[in-house]
Amino acid sequence: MLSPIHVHDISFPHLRHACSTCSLRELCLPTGLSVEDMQAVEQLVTQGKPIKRGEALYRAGEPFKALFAVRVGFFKTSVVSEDGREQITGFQMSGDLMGFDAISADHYMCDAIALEDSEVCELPFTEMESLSRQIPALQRHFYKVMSREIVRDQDVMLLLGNMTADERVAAFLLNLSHRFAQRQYASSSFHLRMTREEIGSYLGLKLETVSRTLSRFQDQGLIKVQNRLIELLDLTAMKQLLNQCEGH
Amino acid sequence: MLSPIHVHDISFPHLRHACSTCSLRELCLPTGLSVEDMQAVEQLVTQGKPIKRGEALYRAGEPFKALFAVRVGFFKTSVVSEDGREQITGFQMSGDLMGFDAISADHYMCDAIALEDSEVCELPFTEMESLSRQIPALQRHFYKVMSREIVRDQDVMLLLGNMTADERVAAFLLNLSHRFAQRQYASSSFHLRMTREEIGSYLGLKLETVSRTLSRFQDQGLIKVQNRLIELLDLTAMKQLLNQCEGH
DNA sequence: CGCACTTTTGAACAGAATCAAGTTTTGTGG
DNA sequence: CCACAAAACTTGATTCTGTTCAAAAGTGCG
Repeated sequence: MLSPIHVHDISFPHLRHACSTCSLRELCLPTGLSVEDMQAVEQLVTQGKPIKRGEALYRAGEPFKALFAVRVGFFKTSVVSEDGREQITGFQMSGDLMGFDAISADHYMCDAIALEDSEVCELPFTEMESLSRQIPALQRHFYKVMSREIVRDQDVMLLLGNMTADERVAAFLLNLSHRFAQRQYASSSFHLRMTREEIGSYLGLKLETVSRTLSRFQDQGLIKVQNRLIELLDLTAMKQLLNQCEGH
Repeated sequence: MLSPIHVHDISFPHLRHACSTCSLRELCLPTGLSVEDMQAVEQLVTQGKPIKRGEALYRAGEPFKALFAVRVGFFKTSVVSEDGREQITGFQMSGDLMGFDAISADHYMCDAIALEDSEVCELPFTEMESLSRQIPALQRHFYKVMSREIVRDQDVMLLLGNMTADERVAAFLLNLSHRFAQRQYASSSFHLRMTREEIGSYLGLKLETVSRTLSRFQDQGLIKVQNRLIELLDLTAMKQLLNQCEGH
């Protein structure tokens, strides 16, 4: 399980002050809030709701009440088509916000499932929304985070529409690595929290293809695979594999 | 070229009043604004900027100033990877808003190219943003439109990750049909504004595959293809082809 | 500790890409 | 208005990447 970030907890805005050099801009609540503003935000946020591995934080169709910030743990979000095909639309780790898809139709449009025992903060949307009218920086922050999600989704479209299996898997590993680094976790050696099948669902590949690709990367000396433990041995070669398709 | 919508012009909020039954919720500015609020919005919106076919409304990397609403015409937005592969991320027609991807990094993240002579309204973002703090319905509207884009992007992921060529092309045609219907244009007989290659780029297919699939659909009596003119002959069979993957 | 789930690997297969040629359409300038 | 060149489209043959089917081995959770 991911242990809490030690430098500061990005879901606690009052601690945010302590770390102005933090690279988690996207993830944190906005910087530079006054003490009163931060208190106002904190009063709205429900802390520390635990979600057990395998449980749903929310499911498609449920009424929209709140956004969620992952405090500890790891989630997947997925859309399931009527005939049962699952498309995983993203993996969320500590500091990530979830639930923006629910604003449009006032109910969640995907399932959010914990891939390990996790803990989330609940951000009641209506209240945050009106608070954001009083705190411009907060409003701007939400716009930015949503915009960032749109950009990320478009990057995934590029991946799904144009890339080979090798490129997809390489992009996936590098993206994970980058996000672990942002959170000050080890970025060249980490545990995958998801199955090969879930990786495949996210990347538009079958689990066998994911497995084979990882094995081949290992044969080529790019990585070391030990079950779900991944070690990145040659970052440079890995990045070349991508032809630098959009930096992450 | 698309002629302007005759019932009301969705980009002119002051005309919005005239059509409370409009099905373009997503596209219009919010309903129920007071006359003063609407005037405030109108004062910010730059009307009638013409863009010639083939011209860029904006390009990736340019500084972010405004969102755009398509008044007349047809656009594509696309991401280009370093090695020149183009992924079209969407097609925009009258009433659609563009540019949300630019909020996150303060510059546009994709190219927006006119596929026919078009006309857009410019919505200066910073001004709209502060106005939206005074008009809750406007703020809510922007959140909703961005959320809608996130949902749409996730639907495209499902398409790119899980669907066969046939399903993709069927989904594409049905989606276009639906959007034309929303705009009170003919929905079972319409002109494609984009090339087979552009359709392919959007759907993650090669242009030959798109062409072949359309030809086969025609042989099967599902559609009639005459160059870029498409006639949908059997909506029901078409929808069955999709196994109802998320309604549109 | 055992059973279910996950992963790996092999062999055959299929769907879409690629390569290639020919045709049609479109847009432009004389 | 027509001629011409460029762009777009169709169709066929072949290739290849990733899927499917299958079986065995490994892992971990209860």
